[in-house]
Amino acid sequence: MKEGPDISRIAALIGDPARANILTALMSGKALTATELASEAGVTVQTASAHLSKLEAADMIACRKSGRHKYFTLGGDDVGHALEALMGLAAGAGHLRTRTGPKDAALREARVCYNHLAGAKGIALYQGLLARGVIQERGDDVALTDAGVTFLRTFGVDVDGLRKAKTPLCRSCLDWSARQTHLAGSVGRALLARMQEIGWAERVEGTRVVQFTSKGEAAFLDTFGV
Amino acid sequence: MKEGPDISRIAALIGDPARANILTALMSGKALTATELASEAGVTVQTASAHLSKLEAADMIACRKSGRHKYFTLGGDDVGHALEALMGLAAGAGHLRTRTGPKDAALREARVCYNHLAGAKGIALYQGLLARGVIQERGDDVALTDAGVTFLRTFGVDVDGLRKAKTPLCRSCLDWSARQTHLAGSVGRALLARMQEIGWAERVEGTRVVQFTSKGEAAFLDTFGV
DNA sequence: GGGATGCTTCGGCTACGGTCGAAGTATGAA
DNA sequence: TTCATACTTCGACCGTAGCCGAAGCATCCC
Repeated sequence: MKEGPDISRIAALIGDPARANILTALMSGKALTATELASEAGVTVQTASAHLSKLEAADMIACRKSGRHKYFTLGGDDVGHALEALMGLAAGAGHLRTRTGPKDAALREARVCYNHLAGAKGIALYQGLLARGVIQERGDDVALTDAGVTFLRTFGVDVDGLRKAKTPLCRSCLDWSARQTHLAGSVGRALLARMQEIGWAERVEGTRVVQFTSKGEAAFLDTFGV
Repeated sequence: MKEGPDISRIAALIGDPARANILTALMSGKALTATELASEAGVTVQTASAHLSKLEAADMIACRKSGRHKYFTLGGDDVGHALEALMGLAAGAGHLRTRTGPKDAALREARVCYNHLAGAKGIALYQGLLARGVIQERGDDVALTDAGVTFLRTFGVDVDGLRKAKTPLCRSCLDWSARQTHLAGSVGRALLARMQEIGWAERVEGTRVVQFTSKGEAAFLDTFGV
């Protein structure tokens, strides 16, 4: 009967509205304190505290103490990946939030998904990398090619440094807004970081939106456009 | 604040142990009935029924009526994708159910399903009838064409006799070994009966296996092959 | 037709888990 | 030291949702 991992425990954790709000807030990739998360979730701090300890016990979030503050982040890439997959389902089922603010369009265009680029730009990036032979799809997985390594080096990504970490270099991630694939993994993260570093784009404070500069937009098209 | 789709509803659905078991069982790709799923989930049929209607309302599963049975499958690839992501979170390597239909090769090849032909032969028959314009798919249903009536008459089926009965002439039936459609209804029954009558095939006593003769095999291919 | 099987609906019971107020602990600032 | 802030623990309340027995349809078999 009980074969395979018990998904109900994990899903039940995400299933509570307050916890779902907490996790969604953490999808921005930013580290947030318990009080900030409580306000995001719309509950009191005591309630949030209970939720946070449950999430932490399940390794869905990680925490770091700094003075009297406690900063929370998502537990890992796989957590972000699962959350995006669920968002894809929820969006398909029409369970969109009733309030679709002006941020919504910007979110669809470009946003961070945990730590890498998502939205229309994320998909364009993925397809550009594919077309240029930087990455290659292998079944459900995606891998960096030899040519891709040199490409990344000239773009300014420390590939050898990434290799030392145990996290996978490339990983595909399903986009909830467009239902297409974009690039996750340490390479995905490094690419976004590099784009911010060279001034192509910057994060909009307090949201998941990534705003490209006009120069960055052009350069992006030039470097990754199909 | 509240960005993106509401994942908590979907996650809460998966979060119930009974429903999680149901979904895990359906991950095999096999279509299962409500009672089978109830036993998989470890609850009574009434409880399972309630769960199934909730899952269906959320488009997480799809259902198909076939006689007095109701076959359920996963709602789509994205559902499977999300479940896999959750399994990855829950325990790293998830051992999926891999029950693949009847073990007996003969059963998979050709067997009776209530009263009509199922298995590989049943599927081939259905597709042959479709290709020859004998039957026509109409949404989820299937109907006998005018050309089909004459075809059946020359094959030796008493179509007018069948029409007198109140049971529907054609009905599609989901194959449990191959997860494809074959033909049920009174025409499906009559076709199998006729094949036995003219010596193409015979039932193996005490089992559901249908054994084709070598002549019957050739004639079947000739008459219904694509 | 009668009987059996598969599924659904209804009603009521129960328990689990989310919620908050209040009090308790830790860290930093004055 | 004393106060202020950030977070946790405790206890109690309460609503929701899962559960099953019984009865009601629908379908098929003989």
